[in-house]
Amino acid sequence: MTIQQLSQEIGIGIDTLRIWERRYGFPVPDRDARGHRSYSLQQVEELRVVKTLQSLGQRPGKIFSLTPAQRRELLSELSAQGFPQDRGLQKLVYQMRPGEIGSEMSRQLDALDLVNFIHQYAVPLLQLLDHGWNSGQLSIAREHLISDQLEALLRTRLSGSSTGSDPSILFLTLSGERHKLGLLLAAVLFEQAGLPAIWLSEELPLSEVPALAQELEVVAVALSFSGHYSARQAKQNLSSLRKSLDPAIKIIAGGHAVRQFTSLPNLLICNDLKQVDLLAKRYFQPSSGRKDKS
Amino acid sequence: MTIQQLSQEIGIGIDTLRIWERRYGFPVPDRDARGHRSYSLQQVEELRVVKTLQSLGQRPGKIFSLTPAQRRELLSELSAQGFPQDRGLQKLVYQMRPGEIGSEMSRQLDALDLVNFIHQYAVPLLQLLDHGWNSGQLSIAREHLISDQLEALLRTRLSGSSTGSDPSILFLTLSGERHKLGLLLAAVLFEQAGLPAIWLSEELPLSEVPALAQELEVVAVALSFSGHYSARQAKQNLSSLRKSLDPAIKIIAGGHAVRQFTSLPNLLICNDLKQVDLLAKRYFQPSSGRKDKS
DNA sequence: AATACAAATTTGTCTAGGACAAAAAATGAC
DNA sequence: GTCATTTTTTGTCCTAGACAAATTTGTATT
Repeated sequence: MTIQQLSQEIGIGIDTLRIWERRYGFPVPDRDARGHRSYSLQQVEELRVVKTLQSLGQRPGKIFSLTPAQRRELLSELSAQGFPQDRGLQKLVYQMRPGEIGSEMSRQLDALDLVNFIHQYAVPLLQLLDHGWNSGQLSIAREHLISDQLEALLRTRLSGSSTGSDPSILFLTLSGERHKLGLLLAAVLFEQAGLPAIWLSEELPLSEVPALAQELEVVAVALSFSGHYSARQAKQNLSSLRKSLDPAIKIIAGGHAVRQFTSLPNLLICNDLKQVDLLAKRYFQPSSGRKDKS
Repeated sequence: MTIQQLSQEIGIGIDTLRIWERRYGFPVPDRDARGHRSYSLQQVEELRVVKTLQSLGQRPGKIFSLTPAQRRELLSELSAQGFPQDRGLQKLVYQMRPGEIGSEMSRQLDALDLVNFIHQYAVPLLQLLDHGWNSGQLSIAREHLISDQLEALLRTRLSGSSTGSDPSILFLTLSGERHKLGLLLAAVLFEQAGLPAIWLSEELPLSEVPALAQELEVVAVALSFSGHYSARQAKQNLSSLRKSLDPAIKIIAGGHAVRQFTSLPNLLICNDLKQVDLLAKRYFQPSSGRKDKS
């Protein structure tokens, strides 16, 4: 596997991979005839552990002072902490056949109303997926399979067409951000709080956002920056956006990469989906607090 | 705008941007206090033109021998060639309000059957979007808005759950590939030709594909590599995949980046959606040629 | 002991310029 | 014209050094 393939595969920059090798002596790949790096499958696995530990808050200096075995141990320690133990969810995530997953979710959604489904079912499910991914018990493929089903289900519950009368919020992710699900949950909640959501599922270049927001006449743009995004890049992008976007349009940002972010004008940080209702009420004076059940 | 932001924004590698500057003298960015490159908005626009010309088959040597104005001229020449002139589509793409787009599509889908909708409506629409993007008449944002609606609509028409009895095909894109729509059309067509599709909308790392294909017991994996993907990377990834995937599982590849690709064992190249029916019949002996209308 | 500030360390991304294979174009032979 | 061979073009990789931003450690003050 070339350095570029590896970089895409696990989401670590090429420069970073090279300097880790120089500084910490890991990963040291084989070289092909030309002297180019060639990584083994084992190294890919070990790097995935490293990446996960890092996104859990561990620093490289510490991570690389451990042996691979110790790293895995630390990982299971860290990810053993509180996560939902719900039997039904466990079964859905780890055992259910792919074909059944979607219908099980629909069943749950029918049983609860939309807002409760999000808080009581979708959020715990996301946490469980996150935990499964962190601890390595859940393959990325299966994680995608499940989150995909949830995405498909929730997208059908978004109005899809702004009525034009109410002020709406534009939800999108920037190029490079692959995790959309948390944002989608937020979009549904905002909509249920009376603020129609315009959902853009494809990643958009930063420079396109201002014009689009203008054209759609939204009152806010909501973005999510997951743990994969480095905090540095999130910061750069948010302040670039703040500069280029109409100052009257609010920016709502969420996700692990913006946990403690120095504030910008008209920027709201939303790290907990339970805040959505409060935010909606405080900052957007909703025309009506309607909660239409599906 | 930093070199990294620019690279993500337009999809050209950092190394490539630097060597263009060295070789062709463009783009020459300003430098900040540290000596780091800082690109202007005008340069971003000009680079978008360059990128588009390149994906239209022009080579850098030629592109950079032109002035920016000449480049724009060449672009309109090249993209003036045959594209659908359908009035209704033109209106949908360029004038319709975002809220109406989705319902107009649904109306068309109800009027035609699914297969005809794809061939007579969706494909021309995609071509028009492509043309609009190439010629710069259509903003990326609006393009995404429209293709997003189409995606949402078509996803509801996929079975979503494999029955388990018929052999199914797994459709996915690899990390870094942003264009899914063409592949989605193919998935719908394969399904209508009697081969259930399993659709994964999130981009998946290459190394995860073999295990997933095994678990889902599919007879083939279908991937798409759009013009954004360099032909080189598509090639590398396809042959990596061929090595790691069960040799009995076919690979179906499509998209501009695999136009003339030297063949690999059990690899089918599909560059025209009209071939789908033929491919399905020739290689997969469908259990039934059913065409259930929605 | 807690808080605030300064110094040291860690970390990721940038810089430069060189090398080389794969792809494309140009050349020559038939 | 077509095919095979050379030449040019082009993108990605290489090394090794620099430096700011973030974080930790150390010190002084309340």
